[in-house]
Amino acid sequence: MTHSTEMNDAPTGSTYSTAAGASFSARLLGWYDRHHRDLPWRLTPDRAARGEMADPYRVWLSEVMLQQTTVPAVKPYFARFTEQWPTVTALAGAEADEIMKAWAGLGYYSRARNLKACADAVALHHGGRFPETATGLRALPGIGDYTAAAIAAIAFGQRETVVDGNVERVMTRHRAIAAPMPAAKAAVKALLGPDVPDDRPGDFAQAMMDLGATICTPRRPACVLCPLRDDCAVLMRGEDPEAYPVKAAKKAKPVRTGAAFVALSDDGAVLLEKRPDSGLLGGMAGLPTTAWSSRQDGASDAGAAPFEGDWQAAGVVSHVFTHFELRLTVWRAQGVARAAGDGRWWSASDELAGEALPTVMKKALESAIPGITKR
DNA sequence: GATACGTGGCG
DNA sequence: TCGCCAAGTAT
Repeated sequence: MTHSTEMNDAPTGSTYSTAAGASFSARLLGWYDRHHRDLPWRLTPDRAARGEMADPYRVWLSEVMLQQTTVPAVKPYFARFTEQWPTVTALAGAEADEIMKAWAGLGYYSRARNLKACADAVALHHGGRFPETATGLRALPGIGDYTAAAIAAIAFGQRETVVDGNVERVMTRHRAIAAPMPAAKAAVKALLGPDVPDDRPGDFAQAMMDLGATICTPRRPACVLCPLRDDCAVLMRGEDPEAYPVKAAKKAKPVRTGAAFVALSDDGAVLLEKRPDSGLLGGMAGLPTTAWSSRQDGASDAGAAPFEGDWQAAGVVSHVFTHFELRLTVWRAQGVARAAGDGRWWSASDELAGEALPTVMKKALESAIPGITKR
């Protein structure tokens, strides 16, 4: 008999228990009812008790922001976005440029571009309402398998199996799945599917994620507090939970170098440019730079500046991206005449904080003129 | 399936 | 200090 069949036979109902012998979903939901996190995109407990569903717009926005991003990092962005754009229709009415500015600093900027594209699609092709099925959601920009399932379950009560990094960790430990990720993802989904309850699929998904985030953590999991410990395979085997999930070894990060140029006008404005819409930092604002290659030496790149000038080396900035490390030599020229070019503009010192500047660009600016991005 | 794609926090 | 990690998606 398989583990999942065994648990599938256990009762699921309105009485959730953490007692030994209760079903997987009953123990999980019982724990969730007591220990769930209160998060801004979730229904308050009193509204949830009345059977209300969460706002699909807020669920969608939070799910996209939370892709590869921590809850503490997301919270202030979520607050600003929902204040500025309370509905998907409002977001669809915004300029892409304003959305990129509001997203600046959160990373993975294709999410912001797809956010706008998705809002437009919902407003124009779906009457301002999100599709209610995972299949319908999956067809929208920036919504993949995980996000489609999560929105369908949480906002529309669909019985979808939601598998994210938390669920992978909980399941590979609970079932001692030794196959390496991401190949084991299919097994995780297949093993979890039968345990998803008909009546609370959204809570079930959020319970798995909360458990992974607060109990079944990557390091030092709090197994003694876990509602699923009694039949956890790695614990029963006496293995170390931290050994799961198994992942392939990571490749070393290459180092790339380049130069960035801070041109200052007499009145303290800085020359910025819009980066191409695709690729690294796509669609964001930035300083003029050289290409970032493994061969170039930013320290001898003053000649590659956007124009002739008295360029002075101002510092070196190091920044780690997902797949390479960047060492950027920053050059500064003062008293530059305000001549704009295609795709470039002068940003006054009191406008700089509101530009769509990625963190690496703010770092470069700060190295040339400390405090300039905070004025 | 492999790779591109950000950032900040933590042990 | 430094590697790992966080509610993935697109190509």
